[in-house]
Order: sequence, then C-alpha cells, then structure tokens
Amino acid sequence: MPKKNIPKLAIRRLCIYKRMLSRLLEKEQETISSKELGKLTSIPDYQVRKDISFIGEIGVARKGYNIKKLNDHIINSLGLIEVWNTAIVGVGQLGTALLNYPRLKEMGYNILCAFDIDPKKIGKKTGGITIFPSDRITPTVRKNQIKIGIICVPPGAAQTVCDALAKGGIRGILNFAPIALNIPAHIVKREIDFTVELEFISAVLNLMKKKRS
Amino acid sequence: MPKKNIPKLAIRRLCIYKRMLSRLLEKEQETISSKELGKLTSIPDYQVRKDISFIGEIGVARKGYNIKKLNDHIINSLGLIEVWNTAIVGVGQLGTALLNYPRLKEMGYNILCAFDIDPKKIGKKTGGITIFPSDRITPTVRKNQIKIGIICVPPGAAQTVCDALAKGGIRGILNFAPIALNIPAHIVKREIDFTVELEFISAVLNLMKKKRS
DNA sequence: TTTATATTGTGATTTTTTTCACATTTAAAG
DNA sequence: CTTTAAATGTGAAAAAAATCACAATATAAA
Repeated sequence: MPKKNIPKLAIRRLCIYKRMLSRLLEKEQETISSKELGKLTSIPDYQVRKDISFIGEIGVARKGYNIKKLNDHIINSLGLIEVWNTAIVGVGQLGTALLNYPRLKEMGYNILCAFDIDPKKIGKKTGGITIFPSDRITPTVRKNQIKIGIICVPPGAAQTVCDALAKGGIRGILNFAPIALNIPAHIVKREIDFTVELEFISAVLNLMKKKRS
Repeated sequence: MPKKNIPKLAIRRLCIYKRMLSRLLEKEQETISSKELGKLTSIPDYQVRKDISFIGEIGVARKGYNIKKLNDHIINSLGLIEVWNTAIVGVGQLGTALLNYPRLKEMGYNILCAFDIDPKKIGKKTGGITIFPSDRITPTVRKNQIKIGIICVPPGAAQTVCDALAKGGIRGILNFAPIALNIPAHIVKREIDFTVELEFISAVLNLMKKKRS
C-alpha cells in the first residue's frame, strides 16, 4: 500500500510509466533504469525515481527496476486490477467507436449499458451493448451499480446527463463533451477536448514567437 | 501583448475560459464576473482573475468582464486568430473523423494533407484531402509549410512519423497515439490518451477508498 | 576480496502554482 | 453629489511540485 498521499500529478505519471512498461514486457529486456524509462516517457530521471518512491522501494541499486515487477507494482499500488462497471452516454461517432473498442473490457472497464436520446437508436445493440433512453440514466446506473460514466454527447446535453449520472451514484466521469462539468467534489472527473489542446499548442507557439521578436 | 511570461497552466485555463465565453456569446448576457465564469468552468474566482490578469486589465470593477471583449482579448493575446497549416498522419477511424470535422478549419487549422502507410488508401481523398504515403512526410511537410501535425497512427509507428514530421520542420504536434514521443524541446507537444485518463480516474477512486478504510 | 561505479531513494532546496486578503475602483442607488 | 457595495487586480503567504545533490547500496570487474 502507498506510503502516504500520492500527488495527483505523480499518479498520472505512474499511469504513463505503466503504459510504457507493459509495452516493454514484450521485449527481452528485463530491467530498466530511471534514466532509460525517463527517456522513453520524456520525464527526467529524478522525477521517475521520486514518483516510484511514492509507492515504495522496488528498484535495485546499480541495476534499476525489474520491468515486470515494477509494472505489477504500479498496477497493485494504484488498484488498476479492479473491474469497473461502466456506461457510455451518447452513441454518436465517438460513443460507437468506444462501444466497439475491445481493449476497454481487457483493461477492466466492463461496459454494461449505453444511453442515447435518439428514439431510432434506443433498444438497438452496438458492440453487443443495448442502448437505453437517456431519461433512464439515473435508475439504470443505480440498478447496475455503474461506477464510471463516459460522456460522449454534444456540449448542450452534457451537464444534464452528468447530473443524471451523479444522481445515480456514479463515482467517476470521463467527459469528452467540450464543456466543463459542474460536479460534486466526491466524483472524480477528467475532461478530454482535443480542440483545447490544439489551441494550447497554437498559443504556446505564438507566445514563443512573440518572446523571440 | 502579454505582460510577461504566462504560466503554461494559465494558458490552458485561458483556452477553457474562451471555450465557455464563445458559448455565452450566443446568449443575451453581456458581462460575467470572475465568480460566475469560475462556476461555469469549475475554477475558483481568484484563479480566474489571476489568469486574466496575465493578459492585462480588462475587467470593470462592480460589473465584471464584457463577454465579447474578454473573448476577443484572449483570442488576441494568445494569437488564436492565426491560421495554421496542418497535416493528419494516420487515416484510420480517428484520422478519418478528423478529416471530416469541419470545425477544425473554422478554428484555423487548415488541413492541407493526410498521410497513411496503407497503399490502398494512398491517392484517395477523405474529407476533400488527398492521402499521401507516410514515407513522403518530411518533404511534403517542408514543401507545404505545415506547422502542426496530428498523429493518429498505432503506437508502434508513432515515433517514426514524429521524427519525420520533426525533420520536415513541424512546430507543434498533437499526439493521439498511446505512447510518449521523444521530441526536440522547440516543438510544442500535447498527448491525448483516454485510456491513461480512465486509469487515472480508477487510481484516484481506489486511493480514495484505501484512505477511508 | 576489494575496488570502482552505476544506480537508487530521499532529504533539502528551489521554483512554480495556488490561495488569500484587501486596497482600489466604479456602477448604481439614494 | 455622496454613499454603498460588488467586483477587480495584485502583492504577499502558503502549498505543491520540481529539481538537485548525495549518501547508501549493490553489481560487476579487478
């Protein structure tokens, strides 16, 4: 179990180390140093070591970290073995893609149901999952003990479905709608909007240019 | 022009304020306080004010910020009017969706070409854009003065196409491949991997549970 | 067995970011 | 015109995060 409170940013980086480590598992290499792992993840070596130190001593001086052991250790420490009942809200292009993405199940996200507002979609199956009407979100989430909701609806509908998920007792929300969600603090939220990231890139490029000139 | 160096995190939040402001433009409301804007973006009011202060004084005591004026001011200060020649690498499900997403052009991302390794796709058009072979990335990027590259290839190919983009003189990269890219520091990079975000949510939920018990 | 050295783990330091608190401003009311 | 109070903008304080530097350690070579 983790020593003390792990900083949020360290948790996120640990997930990134794990992503690389599971790729390395397929190679013959057995151990990796913080320097190498840092190179592969664009994170400085001391940061890698410090992050890993939050979940305990696992490295070997002069050799580095055993790849399999470190991978397992991150999975265990962060509880990534757990299986989560998951729902997808909004079966448009993105929602459909997610319903057909088999790796989600492999990663422990057990998609139990999907929701959409379009009567033509309701009752149909996508990726083996039945689509329910959006106004049934709260009872369905509660009944099926759904813990994680993935929001793929247009921005105008996002807050409403978010509230419905919250009322049903959801624990975590991954939001793809391009709008910030108002949410009780006990629900863990993550928002992904590639247009914000693109604009961030543009802004940084522009400010770099201005500074030079 | 901005007073001094704007912190990266403030830039990102300014993009998020702008996203909300442009939605508010369609409403009749004329001004907004830092408190209201903070509520809408889940960011504390003092943080909103401090972020805005990096791009100058624009608010009016007792009234707040004029929505249109603040929106324009963020756009100007961060240089978000600029048009960027853009390329999409990897015309799979995601790449295809992006090529058919008209808002990209509206936002100033002028997609000039796409690349794929699959001979069956090369020469075809998707969303009006011709698909070139991946081994032509470097010269095509250079010739067309492409500044931003969006990587949508599988993880095994991502570093190779990233290197090719860098060699062609790319300035910014948005990476959807689930792998960290090694990249010269002068190139602005952003990585989006929803599986990392899902695992982050799981990890935080687990650590919350552990702490309570 | 001893030595040399690569590598970890971590306290201490520095830097960055967030948070606070309040003086200042200004619109609106009286 | 004066008063009131809502809201900004910001310097200062606090908190968090990143960075550094090095003692401790353990492998491999001599």
